[in-house]
Amino acid sequence: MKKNYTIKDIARIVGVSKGTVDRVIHQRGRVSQETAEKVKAVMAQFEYRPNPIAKRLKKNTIYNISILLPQKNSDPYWLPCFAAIEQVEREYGHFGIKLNRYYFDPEVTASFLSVGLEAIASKPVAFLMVPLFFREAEIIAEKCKETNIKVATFNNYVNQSKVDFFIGQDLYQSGRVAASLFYILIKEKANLAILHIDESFQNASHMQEKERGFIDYFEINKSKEVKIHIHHLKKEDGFSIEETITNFKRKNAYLDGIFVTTSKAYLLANGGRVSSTKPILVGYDLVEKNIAHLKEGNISFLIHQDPKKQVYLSLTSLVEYFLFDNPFRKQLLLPIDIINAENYSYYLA
Amino acid sequence: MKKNYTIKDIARIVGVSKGTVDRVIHQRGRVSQETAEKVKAVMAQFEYRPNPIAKRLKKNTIYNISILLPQKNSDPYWLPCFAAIEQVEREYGHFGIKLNRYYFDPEVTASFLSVGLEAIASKPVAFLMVPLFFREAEIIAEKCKETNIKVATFNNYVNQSKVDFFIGQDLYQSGRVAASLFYILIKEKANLAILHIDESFQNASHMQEKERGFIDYFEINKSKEVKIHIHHLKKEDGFSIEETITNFKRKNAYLDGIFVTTSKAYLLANGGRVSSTKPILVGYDLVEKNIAHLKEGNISFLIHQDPKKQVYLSLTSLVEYFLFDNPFRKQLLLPIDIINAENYSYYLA
DNA sequence: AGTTAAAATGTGCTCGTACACGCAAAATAT
DNA sequence: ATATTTTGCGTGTACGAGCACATTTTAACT
Repeated sequence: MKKNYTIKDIARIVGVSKGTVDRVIHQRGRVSQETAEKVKAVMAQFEYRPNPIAKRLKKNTIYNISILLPQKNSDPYWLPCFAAIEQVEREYGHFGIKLNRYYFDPEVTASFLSVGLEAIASKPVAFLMVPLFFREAEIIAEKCKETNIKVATFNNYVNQSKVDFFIGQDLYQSGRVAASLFYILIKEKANLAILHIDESFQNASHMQEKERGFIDYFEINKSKEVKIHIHHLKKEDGFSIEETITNFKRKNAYLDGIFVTTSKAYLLANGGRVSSTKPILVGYDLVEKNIAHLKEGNISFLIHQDPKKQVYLSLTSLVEYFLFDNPFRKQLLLPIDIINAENYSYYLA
Repeated sequence: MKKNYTIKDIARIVGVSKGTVDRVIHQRGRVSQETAEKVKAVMAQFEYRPNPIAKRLKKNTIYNISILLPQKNSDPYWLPCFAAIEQVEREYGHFGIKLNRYYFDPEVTASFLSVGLEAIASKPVAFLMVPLFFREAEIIAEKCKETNIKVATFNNYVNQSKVDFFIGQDLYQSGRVAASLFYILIKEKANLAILHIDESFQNASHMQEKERGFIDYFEINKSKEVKIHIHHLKKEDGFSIEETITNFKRKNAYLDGIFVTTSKAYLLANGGRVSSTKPILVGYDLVEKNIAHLKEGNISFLIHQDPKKQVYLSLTSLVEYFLFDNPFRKQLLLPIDIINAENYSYYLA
């Protein structure tokens, strides 16, 4: 039954005015050493914590946070991010949190840089981005450091020293999770492929980490005989991505399983069950087309990277820091959710 | 760039005093029909939303919430709940949220009822419980209804009409998830057991739902030949639970896999790898002993019921309702998290 | 000693809302 | 007609913190 002590309480107990207590709290000087000590002692004794409600009401400032995201008509993987932004706006709008959205074209590196610079030109208190282009992201991050803007990143890893906050998955470990699933899905002997598909190979390191984890798992668990083949696939000139995939499937018909390291597993599931020898598929992300194939049984498992949660948590971490001085951890690694046809629905929206 | 309009703004625009606007908002009467209409119109036009911060500061009321939980030295499954309570206290303490803990002995039905009644005797605004004993839980819930106390439940399902809020998992579906995992773990033919272990069988329906889901899955997916055996295990007089388990294992050595519907899977994993024919184990809950066996490979998968999240979300739903009038959904079904040796660590605390 | 600057402390308003109170005009009663 | 109640509205204070400004106390000079 402990009361929340106020500045007035502390002042009364020490025998000074609240102005003096306030000066001690904010270290604004003009207080004798002696009384400062007394005030501090009493504050400590009664565990004084300033009332964040009153604080907020008084300092009626607006906190602008800029967010740099891929434009809406690009990869549907990013769609849940927008819902997260709206949720934070709803929850914290009355606390003076203003979120400003900026969109870049993921196909055009230069747009990432230019829109990113535009986003921080208005001098927000914080800047959140998905650093698809790590070189450009670092340039923006450095500009933020100069102007004292907190930098948060999600989904893609960049050099920790450049940013204040990162949230995402441990990609190496997610590769291992995928491998552990294949391990129970395959027979005693199997040919497996790691398949990196992306229209543009921005995030090479992103895929490499997953690859490393996947290979390591089978290095350690040797009781099944597995051969791992690594393939990079990209839209070829004169062919659609679908044609490229069909071509790949024909050339590699001997594969028992394919680990698709991007959200494009549905491309391999398309065309469906050619025969009972169709390869086992494990991929990433709960995008609509993947879900459809998961339900059909064409994809065995998906790993959920939860972009919505990533955006929600990065924004709330920043917000709580500015509003309530809650320190945030420099790095947050989200769970590696294993999704199949029986549990996917609980992870949507 | 829309401003947040205040009562004062509205008053100025209408040409009345803030007192009048306030009376309209709270429907306290003493306002002429005519001006009331005008005020309402202007509020609607400028989308007036009362500032929850100021509101909270003024109405300095304390919201007492009572929580009924199993006492700490019982099943370790409940341990994460306490952390959730502390977190909510930290986050909402300054908003006047006070959480009062009450503990019952899960071995003694009567203690549930008596401590529960004690918990609501102090007339809290809300009451959260884990309704292990559904009959007694309904009695308490009815008492709450009479005295206008909001009733929230988690983990165990009770009649929806009796309570205001429920959070937990869809148990039928979680049985199906377990079955879908066995499906890929077993060979073409297999003998599987559903094993209900509990020192006391309070939550019979809890287990039945899981059983039903498990069986249904194999009814639908018939491409593997599975025989399902159902067993109830309970501490027998004169024997320790461990001895009972050993006895069960010896008598049922032919089993290829065992689905343990409670958090006691570790009991079957104990004694470890008797031979290469040891049964495949899938169980529930990330309690310490289960995790240890998961790492060792004695348990293949665990389904995470996330008691911490259950408590956290039920409390925050109530809190946001009282503080900010946020309506809560009557029922919230949490994801059925699939956990193995490679991803468990991200789900712990 | 008196004057003045500097240091230490107190006072009072503000943020937006809730609510008690006050006071005039209108409606009713005597 | 005057007294009294009712209706409709305005005023003012409080919640706790922050900050500008006022006031007192102490120190430092002539």
